[in-house]
Amino acid sequence: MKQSVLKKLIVIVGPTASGKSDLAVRLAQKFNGEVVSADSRQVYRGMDIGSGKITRLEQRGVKHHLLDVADPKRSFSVARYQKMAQIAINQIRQNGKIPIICGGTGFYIKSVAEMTSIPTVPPDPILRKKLEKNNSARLYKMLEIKDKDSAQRIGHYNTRRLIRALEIVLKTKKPVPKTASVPLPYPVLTIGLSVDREKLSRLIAKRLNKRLRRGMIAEVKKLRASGLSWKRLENFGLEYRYAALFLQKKITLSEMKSKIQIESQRYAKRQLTWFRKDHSVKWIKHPSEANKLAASYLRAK
RNA sequence: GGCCAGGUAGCCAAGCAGUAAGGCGACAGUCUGCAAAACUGUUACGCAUGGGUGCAACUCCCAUCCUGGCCU
Repeated sequence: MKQSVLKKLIVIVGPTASGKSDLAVRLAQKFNGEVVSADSRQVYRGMDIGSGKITRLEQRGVKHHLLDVADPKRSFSVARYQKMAQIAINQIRQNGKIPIICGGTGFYIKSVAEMTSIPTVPPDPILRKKLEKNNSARLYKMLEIKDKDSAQRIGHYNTRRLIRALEIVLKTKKPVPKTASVPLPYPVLTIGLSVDREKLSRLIAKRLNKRLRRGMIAEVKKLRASGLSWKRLENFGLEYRYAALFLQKKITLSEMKSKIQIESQRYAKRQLTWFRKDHSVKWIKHPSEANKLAASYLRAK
């Protein structure tokens, strides 16, 4: 009981290209921490340049968890992320260090910083295949009969979510559980890096050129050669989606670049929508402001 | 200078007499095992400008301006 009060957790959020990784390393160095990545693409082995995975050199000796922990051929999910992250956090604490979660995947962060309770129904590919044969109107009706609240929450057209809800309802014979998440029993410091959109789009453009120089296209080619389908690559989105389309000659190089640029900006916007909802986030304009936030948070009982 | 085509939202674009499709982008948002994914909402009291004909014009007529093409 006493111990849980003293538990600390720092979370760093922000839109893509805002400089989160670098800030995480700096805080980790200064406050004896280790980084837990929260990025749904950087978990995959072989997806380095396109996902902006931090390099060994950039890690500057700070230990990073949850990078390269999954095979891109197989599906990964929040549920697995949640488990692995919790294990990593405990490990870090046992070593007497401060865990610093850093990443752009809001859903993943929420799963550990708010202990989202994920229904224990594992995905059933066969059931999903069957359900996919129905159009969204039909799926909606099917769900509405068994769980009206969920149907209304999800809406008429989001087939992916309708299918997951149906999966839960059909397996448990009950509606999707009501309570979604509970806050952790100790305070968490969440720092948000804010960058204005003009600057962000310049950073994204610059970063894309750098990635191309570093061999982003070759990386995607290699992933394809290792057995990933085009469809799978396209589903990863952004650099992987448009590089895959380019390699298939469905779009030109310049179309690829402008698509990645625009889609990244939209992605950043969606991330901000997600993070804005969390009113506990302490937004900062410059990374240097993080030091005193962290210092006073770590000092508090 | 002459002839032809065209000027509709930030961009592309349909409508061509009955009261402004669609796409892109932008903005706002949703989120309980694919989350860089999937999904939702909003975005032209006005159709280059000025006249005219009509019950009614972005739609027809005239003039002007602008853009593109062809000719001299």
